[in-house]
Amino acid sequence: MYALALAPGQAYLLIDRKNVRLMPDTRTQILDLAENAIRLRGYHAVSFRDLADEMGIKSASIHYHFRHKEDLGLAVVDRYADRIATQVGAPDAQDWPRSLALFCQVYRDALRKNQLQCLCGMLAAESAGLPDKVATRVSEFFRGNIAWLTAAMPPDMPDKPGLALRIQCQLQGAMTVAVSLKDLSVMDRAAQQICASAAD
Amino acid sequence: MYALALAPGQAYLLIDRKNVRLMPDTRTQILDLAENAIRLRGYHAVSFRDLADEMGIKSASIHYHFRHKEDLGLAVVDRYADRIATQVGAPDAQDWPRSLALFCQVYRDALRKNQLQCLCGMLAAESAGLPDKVATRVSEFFRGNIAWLTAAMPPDMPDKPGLALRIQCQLQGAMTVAVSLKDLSVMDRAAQQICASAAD
DNA sequence: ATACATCTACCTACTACTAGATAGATACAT
DNA sequence: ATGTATCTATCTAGTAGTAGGTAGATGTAT
Repeated sequence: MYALALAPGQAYLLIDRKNVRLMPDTRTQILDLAENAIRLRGYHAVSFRDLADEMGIKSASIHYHFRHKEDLGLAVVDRYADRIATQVGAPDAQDWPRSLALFCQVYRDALRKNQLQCLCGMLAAESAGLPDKVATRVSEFFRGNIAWLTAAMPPDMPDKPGLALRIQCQLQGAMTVAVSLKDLSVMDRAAQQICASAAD
Repeated sequence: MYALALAPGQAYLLIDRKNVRLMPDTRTQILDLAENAIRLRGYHAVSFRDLADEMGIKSASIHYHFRHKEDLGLAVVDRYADRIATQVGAPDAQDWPRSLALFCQVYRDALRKNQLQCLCGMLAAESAGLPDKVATRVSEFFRGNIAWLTAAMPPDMPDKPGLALRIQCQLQGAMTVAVSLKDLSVMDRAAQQICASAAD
């Protein structure tokens, strides 16, 4: 079996007689599992041991990649924020309805993809009990979203920051309620209503 | 020192030579502390030991009142739901704007009173990692709120359940974002906007 | 005498985290 | 080409501390 690094921190191309498979490297695998676990159960309910067991390695090996739990938490949040930023791209003030629809879509996908709420929704709820740095990154994520929405609005719009904040809150709340009620359509309906009310 | 039970599960009248004080009984004290701790840090970050230390008793004594952590969680949620139900009273379909304002006010007070988010907001976020019964009560709380709002709307209103759900989500999201941004005015602005948009 | 509430003292399982070792790959100077 | 040193990723085996939970004794009020 041969393993070939494609890009640092990304993946190995694993080659054996039967398969040619793209396998995430260990660090990426840890981040993936940690993100899922946090989004499902919350920061405090995630343990190095559980993650390690799921991967078939020892918890000490996770500490090799992320010295402290806080480091893992920060890495998960940063990667998540980057991913969302990539997905929404640069705000386009030329076409506000389209930008808004895209924003809502990204939020909906986050929930729909694996029935898990947005990472920062979970961490925001927990924020008073998180390590300071992690809580700060989470609030920066929200501030970034609000700034993006504001920048995507046409110049003549009144009370842009107020509307941006409202949209952020609505999507966030819909996600939380959808998860609790186990009814993901709550999220879809919220997104639809937000887009519709922005069209006038 | 004399202690006189005023009402079961409520309080003792503590009398010593210096003071006549109303002291919550142990069970109530545990519920108070647990509720605060859960609203601040989340279910999993609350421990019997911490609660006991804060009260100056032993954790075994908390187990006497609440055999399992799940029992404590259920009691906290039930008491919270009852309290909110008492605060909002019966829905009054004669005066929808007033009912809505009252509902929003109760939500705002929950946040404002001790800078802590709504219990069920926190637990809803964590719901996938909670004991089933606790998660169920939380979702019942939301369903109850939505039913209350629906019942308080005038009979001729279109899409009552949709609007009720939206209001619930907006308040919930505003609370989460307010806590993360450490800016409680987010909540006030959301409440104001909801009431304003219902006035037309 | 009984019921209640609390205590002491413990258990098992799990937490984050660490020290020290090792096998295998990589880099580089001779 | 070979030997030396370094790096990477993992392991075993542990630390101290905390989790929820329990059995049984002790005090106290009626």
